[in-house]
Amino acid sequence: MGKERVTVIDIAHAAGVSKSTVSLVLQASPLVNEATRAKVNAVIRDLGYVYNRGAANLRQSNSKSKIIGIVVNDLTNSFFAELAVGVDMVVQSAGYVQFLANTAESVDRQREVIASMREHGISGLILSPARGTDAADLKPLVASGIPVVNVVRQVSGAKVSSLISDNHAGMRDAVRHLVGLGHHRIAFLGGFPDTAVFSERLQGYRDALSDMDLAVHDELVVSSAPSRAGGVAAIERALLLRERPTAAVCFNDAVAFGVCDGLRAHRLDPGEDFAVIGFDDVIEAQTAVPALTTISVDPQGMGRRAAQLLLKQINAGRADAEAIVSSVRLVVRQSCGAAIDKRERLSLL
Amino acid sequence: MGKERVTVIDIAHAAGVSKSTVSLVLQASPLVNEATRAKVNAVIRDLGYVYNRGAANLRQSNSKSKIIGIVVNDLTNSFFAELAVGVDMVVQSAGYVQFLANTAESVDRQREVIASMREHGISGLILSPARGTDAADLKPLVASGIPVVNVVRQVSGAKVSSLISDNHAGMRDAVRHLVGLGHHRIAFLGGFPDTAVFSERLQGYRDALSDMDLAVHDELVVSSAPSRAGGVAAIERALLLRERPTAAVCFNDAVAFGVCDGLRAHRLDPGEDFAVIGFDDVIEAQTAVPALTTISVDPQGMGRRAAQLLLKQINAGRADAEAIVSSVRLVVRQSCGAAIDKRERLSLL
DNA sequence: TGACAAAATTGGAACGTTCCAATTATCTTG
DNA sequence: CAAGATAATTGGAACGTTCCAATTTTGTCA
Repeated sequence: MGKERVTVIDIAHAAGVSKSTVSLVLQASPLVNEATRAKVNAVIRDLGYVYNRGAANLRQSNSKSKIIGIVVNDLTNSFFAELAVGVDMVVQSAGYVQFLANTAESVDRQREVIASMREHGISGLILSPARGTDAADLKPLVASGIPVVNVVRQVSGAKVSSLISDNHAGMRDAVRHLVGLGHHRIAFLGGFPDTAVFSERLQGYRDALSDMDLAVHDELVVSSAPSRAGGVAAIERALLLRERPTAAVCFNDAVAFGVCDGLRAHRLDPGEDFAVIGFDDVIEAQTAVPALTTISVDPQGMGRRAAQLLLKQINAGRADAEAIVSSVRLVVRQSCGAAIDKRERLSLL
Repeated sequence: MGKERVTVIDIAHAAGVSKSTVSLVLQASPLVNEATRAKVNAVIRDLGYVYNRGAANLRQSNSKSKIIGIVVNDLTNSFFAELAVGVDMVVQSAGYVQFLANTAESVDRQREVIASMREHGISGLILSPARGTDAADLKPLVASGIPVVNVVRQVSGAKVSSLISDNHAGMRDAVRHLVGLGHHRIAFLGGFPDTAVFSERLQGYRDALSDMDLAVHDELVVSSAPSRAGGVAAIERALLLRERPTAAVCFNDAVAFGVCDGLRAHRLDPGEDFAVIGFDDVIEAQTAVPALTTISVDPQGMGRRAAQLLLKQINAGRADAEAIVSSVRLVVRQSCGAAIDKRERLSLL
């Protein structure tokens, strides 16, 4: 049944008007008479017509395709799933539909999916770039006038907008809180040093220490993979230092969980014997034991904002690069422990 | 710069051949001479040509759009994020790209996004239907010959393929395990009774009890929203019974977590004083305290299988409804406790 | 080399829409 | 009611590709 599809011409025929009029009705033009509009709409419903955006798009400007692309580096990370939901909310209600692709940190895969999306005529792209993404990878996109908004990570040298969380301020607040609790040997654990996010967070750590008139010891900065296993490795190394840290800020929550694991392996109780602060506030942070003190970044809100920024650029027809930093806030839970002087009083006196 | 785009005609011109030949090269036809192919490909690279699938699609059959749709009811649930990743893996490597949309359980939203996807010419759809989805909602899809694969949930009466997990067997195994530990008053907690998933799991619960020659008490079946809050409410009601249960199988992991919360509110220790088993094996299940005993369903694998099934139907050009049930397995952790007779021995003797 | 087959290439129509310029219908108003 | 203004409608070209049938080129062999 219904093998060959219904076109605007079929509608025109059935409604006794021209295809041009039907087209006008389709785009809700004020030029068409109310009665005609009603009749045409009725026929459209009756015949089960479905609009062919491909055909429309062929005639119109590329930027009216009503498709945006979103590519993330790790959708299994709930941070990005939330981000995607935020994006989806605003693009859906703007009548857009989103291509979503996962790169799993592979730049090759990323190149492929971006190429594929271009072929399909996306009118904009939201990208959380895979590690190692080069500015040249984005060059053709911006050259052809497709707005791009980078989220979470930046790619240096690319003339595109970006929306990243305030890594510097977040880490600074975390360190300040620990100092306020009485810690002065605070480690910075985890993360790959060759990323912009790492540099920003590290700088926040350093600045906070300086502000509080504490020395910055490079030995206390231990990089590792930004994963649970990486966290275990990092705390192992930190505990080998002749003068041990009493607290740590971690590159992200996954590292923080690993650090807790590593501490327990050394018969140390995270939150009691050692203070730990993470970054991201993933869902598990609040249910873990001890509940993780961390920096919350509201991924869904970031997704919404990224989408709004992108739509703004699409509608403006031109995309002047704009860099937005999204504010973050410290969420205090159990893993950072109570003030250290209480414990010192107990154990030393 | 580069405002107007490069078309197949520009390529033809530059390479000194006709547009037909370029088209042949584009689709890797064996009809074209090697030397010509090489020359054309070189020009394509030089001019930075990007294939316009919209235009191609206009001429070709609808089912060659290389776009599939995937719509889920809750992407913030990591189960669905994993599922989407599984789908993405196989469609990506088949040269497809996926529209992903989140309905947040709204059938209106679902209707909108499916309509939108149709307009864009998807060649197939993977759908985890929102609650209350009617077979009529899918009718136009299948009428126009677009293959649909339902995942996780079925919609009765719809002539589409489905891939669901073995709810009956999963719940049966859970109950058997609890009976094996010595429980005989086992509650079934959470879930909306008007869903197929609920019926299947409940039936598994009932059949297991019958098989083990235990009575089925309807009072022990307490439905609720399939959420953490719902779980709290359900266990509250169950604890009011004159003859309390000593264990519970839960509709899903979220409910199970709520049940644990509720137990603690009553000074009962989940895993010690009361056995709890969930369903789904979400990521948090292994890190929670106590770690949740649950039924594992491998969402990523389901995503892969669903995508394979869909691609098969797209390529076959016809979609005879196929119902696949994906096997599940019990993962024993702490929340179901040790065998009850040990505890009884301690407390009673 | 002539005749035929096979290989390679080609122009034009078609896909379903939008847009423009042009036409026709309807309304105002003196 | 004529005539100008405005409202409503319309045919045809265009978008970038694929497909078909036809044509040209190249190869084979007696």
